[in-house]
Amino acid sequence: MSKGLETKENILKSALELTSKFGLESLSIGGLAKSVGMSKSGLFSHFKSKEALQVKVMDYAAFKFTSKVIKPAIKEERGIPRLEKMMELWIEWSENYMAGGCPFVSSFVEYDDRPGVVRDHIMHLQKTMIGSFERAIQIAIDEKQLKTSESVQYLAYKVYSNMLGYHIYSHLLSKEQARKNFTKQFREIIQT
Amino acid sequence: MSKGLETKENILKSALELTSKFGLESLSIGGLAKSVGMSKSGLFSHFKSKEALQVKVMDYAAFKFTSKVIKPAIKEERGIPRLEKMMELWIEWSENYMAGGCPFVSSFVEYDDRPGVVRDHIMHLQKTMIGSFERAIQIAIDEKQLKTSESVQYLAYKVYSNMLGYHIYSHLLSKEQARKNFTKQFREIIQT
DNA sequence: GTTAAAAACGAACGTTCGTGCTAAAATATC
DNA sequence: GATATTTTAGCACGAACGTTCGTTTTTAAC
Repeated sequence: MSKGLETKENILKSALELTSKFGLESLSIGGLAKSVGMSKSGLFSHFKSKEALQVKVMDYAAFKFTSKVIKPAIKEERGIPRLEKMMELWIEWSENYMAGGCPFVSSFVEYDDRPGVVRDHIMHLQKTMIGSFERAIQIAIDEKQLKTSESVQYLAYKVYSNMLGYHIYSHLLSKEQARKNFTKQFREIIQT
Repeated sequence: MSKGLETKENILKSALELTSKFGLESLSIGGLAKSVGMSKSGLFSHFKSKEALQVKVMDYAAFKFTSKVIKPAIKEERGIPRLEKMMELWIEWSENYMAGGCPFVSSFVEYDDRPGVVRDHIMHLQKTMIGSFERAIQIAIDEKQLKTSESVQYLAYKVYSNMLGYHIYSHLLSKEQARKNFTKQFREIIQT
């Protein structure tokens, strides 16, 4: 790998950490440069604008999410086991790996009312993410492991809002309490 | 009412709108001053710092939430009817009144990793809000309208994560679809 | 080892940020 | 209507913002 790509990866790694903690908008070129130990202009030249940087950061987040949550889960047996693994890994991702909470949630909330390239990209990634859940749920239905008459999109909504609840509660109360609630509701969703 | 309080109210009204759309952090003194039609320093002198302004804005949001959602709901019959009214008004509040989404959700996500007065205040308000739901749910249990063995805190978690799901989905898909999902899940929560 | 390309730097740009002042204008009190 | 108080404006500050520039250093290719 060339030097350029290497530092670019380094930058994005730091940028994602900062984004997780403080949000995509407060990500400043100067601050980011300081945190990776290089000059503002040197960093800037890798991306040609702040918008481009933000888009790249979200892409990096999506890449990490796929490799840490989606891909490993697919190794699991089709249906409920895979779905369960996905939930487990998602919690792990947002609990251990993303110190400041899921960057998709925070960036979405931040940008849902700011038209532009960044918002469009975030929305697209979010939809892709929900699509992954829907696909896993559909498989569980096909495999007759989910004896429900509900639509896939509604089940995905329940799964996803449960995640959101966990996300907020884990910062509001204790992580343990949030996790208990999350697991309990997930059980209910797949058992009805 | 004195002139001072009047303009202060005016400022907070504008500030809450901006916060709902763009988040509590992007609320700038200069921008806010322009939007209410007064000078930066003139506005600034009403609050002694930006932090104080942010706190006041959230207080104003809480005040509005109480008067638009909580108080009217209490006029409804105790138990499920009151809880239902609360949900209905909450949706209305975040759909019609708060153009850019619920300011509690966005500000919480924005500040959950930034220690300081603002975060503490947001957390406190958020807990108060959940407390209101829990109280309404407790009443429904006391009135034997909820034949569930679940704890109040867990039921509130379900109600609240359902709201979060609605919040995200209404910006991601259509408001109608989001609302359908929300209503359906709420029915399930109060019927099991 | 020389050379061409890529990467990083330092300085400066025009803006905007939050925050102090002081003075003028508007309001309230008597 | 005069006086005291509150409210607003104007101006300036240092810092940080994203961005551009020309230059120097580092890397890659031959």
